[in-house]
Amino acid sequence: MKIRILLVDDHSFIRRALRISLADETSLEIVGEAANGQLAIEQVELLKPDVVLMDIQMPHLDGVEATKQICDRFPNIKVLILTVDETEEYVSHALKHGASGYILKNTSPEELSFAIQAVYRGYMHLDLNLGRRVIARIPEVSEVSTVDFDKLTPREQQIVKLIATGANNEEIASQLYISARTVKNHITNILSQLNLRNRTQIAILVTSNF
Amino acid sequence: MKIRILLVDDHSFIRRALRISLADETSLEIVGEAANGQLAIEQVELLKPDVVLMDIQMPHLDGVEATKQICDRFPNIKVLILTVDETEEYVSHALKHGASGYILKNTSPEELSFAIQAVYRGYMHLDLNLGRRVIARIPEVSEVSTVDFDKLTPREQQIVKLIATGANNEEIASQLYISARTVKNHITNILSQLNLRNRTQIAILVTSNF
DNA sequence: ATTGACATAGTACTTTGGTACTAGCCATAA
DNA sequence: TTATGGCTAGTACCAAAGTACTATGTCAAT
Repeated sequence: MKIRILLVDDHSFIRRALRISLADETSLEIVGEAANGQLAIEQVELLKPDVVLMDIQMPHLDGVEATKQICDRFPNIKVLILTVDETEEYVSHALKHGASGYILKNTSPEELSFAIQAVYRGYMHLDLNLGRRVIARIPEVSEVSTVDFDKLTPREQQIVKLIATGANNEEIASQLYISARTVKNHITNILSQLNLRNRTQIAILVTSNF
Repeated sequence: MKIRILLVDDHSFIRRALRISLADETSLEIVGEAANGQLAIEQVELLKPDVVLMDIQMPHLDGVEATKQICDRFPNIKVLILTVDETEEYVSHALKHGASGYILKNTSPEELSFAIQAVYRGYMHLDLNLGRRVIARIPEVSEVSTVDFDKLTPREQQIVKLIATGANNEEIASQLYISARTVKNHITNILSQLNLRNRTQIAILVTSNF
């Protein structure tokens, strides 16, 4: 069973180059192409590919937004970002929106094929240096906060995390399938245990110490 | 040329299981084992493996610290973390210290071999769900915070900062020598300009992007 | 001189958040 | 078995936050 690929790039010569690069790979098959995000979504609906090779900079609908829509609607279709853009912001942005991997356009055909295999198998696959720069942006956990928070019960910790997303009691309640009353009870307990006075202080504590 | 592997885990039966799992893989070869971080470093010096399969929880010297020392001293040796622990903190921590990938112990032999190939080839390779949770910890940058906040008037920015200290309206009012009503007015304006719904979200935005 | 942005403060109102209790359910440990 | 801790949910109440207006004074720019 071949891995079915959709190529998305606004430059036709790049699509052609990719076709040629991947022509020798017997394990995969290019089933379609699209020249922008909007067309990519249409092709995805039509073809249900296994993997989408996605450029970022495109007219009409950019790669990040297209990725988001594809991943939201077809969670088992993997998107592999293929671009020249190396800034960490773009990378983490694309990954947050559902991309499974991110590789550079100067990658060899063999490595490209390998990357496709990796995301198809359900892994996150990144260029190592790029990946390290992305990871470097993750704030460190401080022992102070960890110690504070692990006094709390698992449920309380869960609520703390949701408070730190900016959710109100109703939203927390519906996400946890409990009533808003219960959420309030938990929050009262959390506040007294952490010696805080309101949810904003909880959010600050969580956010600033991650 | 086979990929030369060093196994590091404090449980000998896990090392044995890994040996058996990987026995059929002709592309790689297990050249050594170590039962803790300290021994792992010694073995690395001695054997110069291509890839180290590293457990996290170990006596004497844990996997993260061992990873750090190995990667610092031998930058071309890849470390693939193999563990049951799924918390994002551990993952990002290990990756920051030089690990190239992170997979779970319930991975099949075939997938394990694939992961080894991936890190050997110089990619970052993560379990997808785990990777997404790690990526989710990356704070969103500039476009949101910096640009957003300087749309606000100086007074509004001042109030935003005070909200981010956890102060309530009365406290803000008394610190600025204005009435709590005025504070409320400002906050209403701030919220609508930033498209947020409550002060907690303001605090989160400020704190996470200071 | 007038416009416009900003800061101030008010009334009146609604919504959300938080406290203080009681109480039932469930699992697990003593 | 009885405790115990954790999760649930309720009532009742009060405090804080937030909205939607109106209105005034200041100051800088036109």
